[in-house]
Amino acid sequence: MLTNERHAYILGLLEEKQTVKIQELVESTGASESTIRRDLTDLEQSQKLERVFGGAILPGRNLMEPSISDKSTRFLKEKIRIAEYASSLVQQGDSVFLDAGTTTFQLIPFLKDKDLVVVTNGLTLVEALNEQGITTYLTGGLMKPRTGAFVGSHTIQALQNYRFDVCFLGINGFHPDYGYTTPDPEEAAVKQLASLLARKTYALADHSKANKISFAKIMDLDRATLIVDEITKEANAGLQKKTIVKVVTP
Amino acid sequence: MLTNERHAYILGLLEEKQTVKIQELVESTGASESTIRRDLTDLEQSQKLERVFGGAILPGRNLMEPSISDKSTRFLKEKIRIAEYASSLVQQGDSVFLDAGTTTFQLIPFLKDKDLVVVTNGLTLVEALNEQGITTYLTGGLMKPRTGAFVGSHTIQALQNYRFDVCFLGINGFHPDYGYTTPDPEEAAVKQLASLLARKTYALADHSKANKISFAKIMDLDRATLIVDEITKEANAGLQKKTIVKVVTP
DNA sequence: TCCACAATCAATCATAATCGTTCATAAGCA
DNA sequence: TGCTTATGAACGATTATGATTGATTGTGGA
Repeated sequence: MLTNERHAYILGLLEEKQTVKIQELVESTGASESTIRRDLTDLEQSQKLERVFGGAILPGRNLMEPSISDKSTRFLKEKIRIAEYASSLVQQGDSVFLDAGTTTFQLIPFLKDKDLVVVTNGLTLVEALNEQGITTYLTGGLMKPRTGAFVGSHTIQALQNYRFDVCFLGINGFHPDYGYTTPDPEEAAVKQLASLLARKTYALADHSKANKISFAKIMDLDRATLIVDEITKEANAGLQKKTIVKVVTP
Repeated sequence: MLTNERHAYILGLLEEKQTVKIQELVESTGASESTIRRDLTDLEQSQKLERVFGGAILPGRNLMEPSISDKSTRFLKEKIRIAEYASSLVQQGDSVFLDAGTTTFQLIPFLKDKDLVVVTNGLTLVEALNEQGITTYLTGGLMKPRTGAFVGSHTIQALQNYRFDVCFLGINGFHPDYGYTTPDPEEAAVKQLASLLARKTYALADHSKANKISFAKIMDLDRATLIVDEITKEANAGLQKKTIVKVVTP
């Protein structure tokens, strides 16, 4: 069996089953463990897969380590639901700002075939957007290791060259008195500016963010339309004058 | 069996089975191994197939896109060697520009603990740099899907805010008359500007780039110091007036 | 929690397969 | 005959492979 054949075989199996085990490959190809190991190393080098203990998985899936992958599974269904609704607010040909974050990330699959121009400050987002074939600009700037978000003066300056039809922000808390908040002032500044540059801004959050006050203020509630899955009565009461879209999670 | 017949036979078999092995061809045609080898070499020359170790495969729709995977493994040892040497040219505390590319990518492991500020326009590089804990700015801009490089006016403008002590460029060809070249004019523009912003520029290339002329010109040879592993005498003769550092691959 | 055991890993080495090159021979052609 | 081209064999060089080793990592029980 040729090296390329094995490589193709491994990738085929991987595509089909999402994961492959080394032992499984040794048996099915007849090659030695060492060879399979080398194959996996090579394929990882070329970004075709990602090695894990005992085998390999498709790449990119858990690229952004626990900091994000943990968060992204929490309320994942809700986030997808929110994202799906949010995507319906985008018109064909719009220019869109997508904030770095796990909720906005879920928007990407729904944006295909809308002929958009997307600007983002999220590293993981630009990769996913490219996979979908969407024209994407990354703001650039200083990268925050844990979240993969770009921030700082570079980012701020780069943003000012753009104007958006729609701006989607991920937020960490919303509160009737304190507005939208997020833990990092640097990221808050980026969100703030992006919103100013957009005709319409939407803040995306699941219900766990209700009445929560994170460290840095982004803006008042009435500066953006909140899209949230469900909120308690008390939270609702405080917010009732503001613009809210409630998405019911099925 | 005539040469043309064998050629046709090989291509037919290849079309049918996607891959052919040399031994297999030796047996089925009765020709010697040398002859089959020559056949494959000829057919590769005329782009009818692509040789791999032990046989040949169909060209183009190569399961492993050569765009990234092949390039990054081709001359890998040389690239690492070149990168190691290049890293010795960086001083503690320098500000560095790292061009997007596979050779510059190999530099990253050697830059640890040098307390640098690195600016890059390469997506894959920013990830690797972050893993090494190096302070990194990404230029941002429009992302080119195949290479992961950011280019365009956004990138150009973002770059202008920086000045570098050292600038490392990956190049696709160098030639005494035509200078440094690369296939993409957009990327050429970025390389060009980065070099202007740096006190010292180094062009990194393995010997396969010698005397090659890629599409877009970056600059003349004397505008950057060339770091290359080995070059033929003829290539060397044409270059001898310029600044070249030759790295011997062990 | 800690420890021990099993599985997996990276690194190394020797071997086998394959490669490019060279040279000599054979075949085709004027 | 003299010339070119195709072929096959032989060689050392390169590359892929498989087995081995000691280190690392995950797992399950005390």
